[in-house]
Amino acid sequence: MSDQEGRFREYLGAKGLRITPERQAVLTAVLGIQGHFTADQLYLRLERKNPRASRATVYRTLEHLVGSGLVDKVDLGGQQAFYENFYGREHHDHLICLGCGEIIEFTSRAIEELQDSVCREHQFEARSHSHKILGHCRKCH
Amino acid sequence: MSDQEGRFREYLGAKGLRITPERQAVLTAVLGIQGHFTADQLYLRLERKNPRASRATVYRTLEHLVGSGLVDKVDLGGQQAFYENFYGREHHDHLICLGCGEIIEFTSRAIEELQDSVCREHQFEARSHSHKILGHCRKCH
DNA sequence: GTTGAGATTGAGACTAAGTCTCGACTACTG
DNA sequence: CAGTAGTCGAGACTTAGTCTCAATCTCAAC
Ligand SMILES: [Mn+2]
Ligand SMILES: [Mn+2]
Ligand SMILES: [Zn+2]
Ligand SMILES: [Zn+2]
Repeated sequence: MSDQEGRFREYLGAKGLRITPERQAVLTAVLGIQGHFTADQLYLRLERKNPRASRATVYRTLEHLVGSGLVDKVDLGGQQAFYENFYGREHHDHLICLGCGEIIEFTSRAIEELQDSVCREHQFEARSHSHKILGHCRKCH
Repeated sequence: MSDQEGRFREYLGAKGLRITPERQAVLTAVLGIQGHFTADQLYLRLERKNPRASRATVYRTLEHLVGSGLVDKVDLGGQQAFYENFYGREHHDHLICLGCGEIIEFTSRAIEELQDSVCREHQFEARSHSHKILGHCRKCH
């Protein structure tokens, strides 16, 4: 049992939720994906596996995975929500190429600190943030 | 004729688009709104006026207003797009209260500069960005 | 092991926001 | 003032996700 599986079970247990084959299948599928993915891409992967999971279950399970901290839901614009494996990773933001769709991750301690001070100035208690920069990547100039 | 109206007419003219009563009605309604609004709120205002404008026309005209720089489309999360009057204003980002929905605007030259340097590092040509911070405002702690 | 309360599931109906279609209409140019 | 695009509105359609509910399953307590 992977660390992730342990963490997920713990999370479910603590909330009186059950460990089901569908939830395990979703977790396994998520762990096998690299990079950013949509709920639908995840569903498509699971569709032909056994055990499978319905679209409804995929959405429901993703919420639990986000709740347990294993997955991060990220707003990359467009109409669909994106998700990414978050286990062992740390917060970052994104550059999104309008040409080829490439997603580049960035972290900036300095920006995060300035954010904090903006919040302090406004006596605002930040819970989360989303910072994305749209433009063209090196290859797409 | 206001500056805004002049600017809009100029924009339309330059693109071979027509100045119609519906488009004028939308512009007038937009100018009468303060703060951030949704397409639907705008449509509701116009519904009972004369001339009115259909939902389709409201959406279509908003695009032209954004194109002309009179209106800014801002991503505040949630499912609907928000817009705001942008004439004579400058770029800013938003703090969004999860409690009461209040929207606080902020500007940070320092953050914008750090953004630029992040882009430079990745040889990324920024076109636009969206930076929002979710949390609780002073009144909602 | 059996059992029952309560959690979970999948199919498909539903919602919400916005886009698209197309026949009727209208602004502008010459 | 006529012809040609551009524009309009009604409503069908799309997309992403949520909700409903009857059937099924999990798990802790016997
Ligand atoms: Mn990422
Ligand atoms: Mn604003
Ligand atoms: Zn690119
Ligand atoms: Zn508040």
